[in-house]
Amino acid sequence: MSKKYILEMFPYPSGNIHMGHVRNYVIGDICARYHKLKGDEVIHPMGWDAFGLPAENAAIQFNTHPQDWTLKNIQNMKSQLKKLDLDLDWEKELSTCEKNYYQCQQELFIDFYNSGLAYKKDALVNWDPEDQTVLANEQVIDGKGWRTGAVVEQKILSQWFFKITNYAEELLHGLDELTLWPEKVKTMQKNWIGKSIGAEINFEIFEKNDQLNIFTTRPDTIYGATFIAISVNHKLVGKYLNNNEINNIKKTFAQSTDEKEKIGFLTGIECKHPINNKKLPVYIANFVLDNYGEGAIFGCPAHDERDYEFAIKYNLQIIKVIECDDDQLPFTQDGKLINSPLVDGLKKTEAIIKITNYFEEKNIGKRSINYKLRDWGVSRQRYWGCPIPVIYYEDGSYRVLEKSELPVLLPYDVDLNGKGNALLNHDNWRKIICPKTKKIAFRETDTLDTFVDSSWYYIRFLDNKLGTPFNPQRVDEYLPVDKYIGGIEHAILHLLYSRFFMKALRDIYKLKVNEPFQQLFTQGMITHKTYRTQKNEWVMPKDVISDRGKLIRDKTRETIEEGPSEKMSKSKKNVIEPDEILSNYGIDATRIFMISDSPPDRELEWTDEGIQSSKNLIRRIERYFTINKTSLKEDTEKMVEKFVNNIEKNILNFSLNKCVADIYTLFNYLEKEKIYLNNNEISKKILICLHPIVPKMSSNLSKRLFNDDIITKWPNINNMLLIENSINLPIQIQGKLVTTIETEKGYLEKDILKSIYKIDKIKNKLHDRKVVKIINVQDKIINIITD
RNA sequence: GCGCCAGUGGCGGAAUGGUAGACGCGCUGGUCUUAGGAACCAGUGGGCAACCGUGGGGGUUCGAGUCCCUCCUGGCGCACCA
Repeated sequence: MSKKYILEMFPYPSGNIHMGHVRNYVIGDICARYHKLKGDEVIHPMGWDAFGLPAENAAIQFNTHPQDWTLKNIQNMKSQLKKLDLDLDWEKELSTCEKNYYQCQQELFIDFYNSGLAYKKDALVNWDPEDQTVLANEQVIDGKGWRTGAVVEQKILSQWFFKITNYAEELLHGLDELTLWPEKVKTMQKNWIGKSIGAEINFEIFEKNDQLNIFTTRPDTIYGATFIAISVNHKLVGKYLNNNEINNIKKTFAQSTDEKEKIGFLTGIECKHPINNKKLPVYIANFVLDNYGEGAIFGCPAHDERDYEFAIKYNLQIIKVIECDDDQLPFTQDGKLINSPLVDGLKKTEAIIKITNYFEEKNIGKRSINYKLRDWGVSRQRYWGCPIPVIYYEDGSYRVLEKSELPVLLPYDVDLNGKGNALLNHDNWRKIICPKTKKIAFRETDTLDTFVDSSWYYIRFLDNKLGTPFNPQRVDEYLPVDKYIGGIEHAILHLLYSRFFMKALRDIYKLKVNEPFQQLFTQGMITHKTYRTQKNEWVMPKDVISDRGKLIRDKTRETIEEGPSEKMSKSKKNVIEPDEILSNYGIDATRIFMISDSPPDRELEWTDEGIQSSKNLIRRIERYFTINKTSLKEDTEKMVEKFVNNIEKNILNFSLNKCVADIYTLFNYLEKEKIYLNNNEISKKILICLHPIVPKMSSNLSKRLFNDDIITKWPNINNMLLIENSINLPIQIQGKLVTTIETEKGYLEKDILKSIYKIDKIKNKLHDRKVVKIINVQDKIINIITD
């Protein structure tokens, strides 16, 4: 018996499940049920990603408590999930807001700290003014908060970080092992990690006992350097400019309306070119990123578009060091180096090696690898999260608690109406006497990013009631998750964090597992047409009716305009409520529709016709099995065997839309040929194969027909029955199809040619042409080549 | 700009380099009516035909929707990453 850990991304308990959840969980359920019937030891748990801001917002809005709100939602969503007939291991259920769970997470935090993977530093952080909290780099999209869409501000705060950068290289290389992950997700992670190979160069500063480090991927173009540019947040800026000047520069940068406009300010300092000692002016420039590399660049205008634009604007020298025409500047392609005494005549790769070696010899630079990936900032200034197990003393020093001092419980009695973090305002909770030193101390009031919660829940499922986070032996036995199914929106955040966690825990606990998820399947979203009134009000699909060929709003009879199909969203009101669908069409039809119209990894458009025809199919199968007689044909067994084989293959490939086609094909055949199976053994096979997809109908029918639970074991396939003896052989002339002939497999080429040449169509085509060659792909095709 | 993915009937989609369009939706005609959110039968890529058809153009091959090159279009991701 082999284990199969099948997992769907656990939901945030927002109150109600939506169609996206239904699709996600139906896909996983089909898979899990299939493997169970195959006799595998299936783990298929479900839980709740229960911490997070919406609970706090709801608490304020509805005058409730985040915990009460969350627990109530969980209860409701659980009952909704139960209606979907999902075969879940409910005894493994967990919720990240349970004391049990977050206490373990506090233990992990302590482990991380003791291993040097958690640390605190002052950092320029992304501040989401709406949520009043810090966001990780990954959580800022286009300068806006991933959840709120508010423009993110920069603030300096003392924050906890996880050292994900320790694993940058392994996170990158590990992607190669993940052969069952979508390429797309791997590419996104690769780009996010952003590895660049180059060199670090130290520039001396004239007349100051100071130096400036620069990371570059193009040390070969060093002779073309004509200026230096640094970020306004670079540490040298504070040294040589006063606050007033710095603020003015920042202001000017912020006021620029064109994001790509290059703006620079001279600092007054100059760097020494590391080879020819020329003076290079140092600018503060808005296009230099402070969180990448060293926050400084050398400008080589002839061979970099940005530097070129900057040099033109500030009238800086442009020195060509790669052979090209002047009108090709900036020339960024590979070429032969010129005006570079050390590397003249070389190509880029060789020049890079030679220059870097030179720097290393002279001790003015070295080979360097740079990653875009930053350490993961995990502090959140919010109440409804896992408290960070740290206390601070009055002198500003802090102590990470010991495991024996856990848990740090979230207080229930909080005032959420105040500004900022409710924990910070809760003096009774915050102020303590340190049990070790007996000194006055204050608890850390930041809580952990909820992405921490979801970085290890798949491990916790294995032993959800254990006093420690997990049992290492069981982790090695049951991880990785064999099939992980969820939305692609987690391609970077959740999936990268989880991979980091798995590797960190592996190193701390000496586990064998390297990657948390062996196969990743990203299901597509569900879309629906959008409807709006002429006043631009969105209208829900169920409120739109057709009236003499026109769409109108049911209640007000306003004219409705139909818009394109878009992802179901509350804001556009193009949502279909699972509860209503389930009560109108039933669970089996809903499950069928979730997989029928498109492959599971593509988007699925919700249509009334689609759900209706799914329902019709269910009724058709039920009707078929009411026919109380038995009549078989010679090839019936064969057809059913093919059906079993196809369903199995298609479930394993996640080609679930083809499973639906297989079902139609089978019943089209049975009905057309007037074959009735009644309670024949063949019916058993069919019902078992239908079971993963439509479990309710399959169970009901099997009870009715067999008075017994026959859904126990997936049928063994008799390969002999899959072999086709007679085939329809295509005959081509010059590679073009002319006709097909019925024949037995294993025909002799010369025999079959005799009968082919007798066919009129062939005779006519060939008439006086000479046959020069016969391509016979045995049992597949015959191609006649003429001159 | 860079990267990835995808372009197949009216629509959703099938096709280990070997009969393009499985299966479904829709549509057309018909049947049955205990008028249904039915069901059943026949048909449904284009063209009267020979033939032509998988975004355009090249190529490889006996044979290309599938492989290679190139261009176009659309989607997604990243984006001043030095």
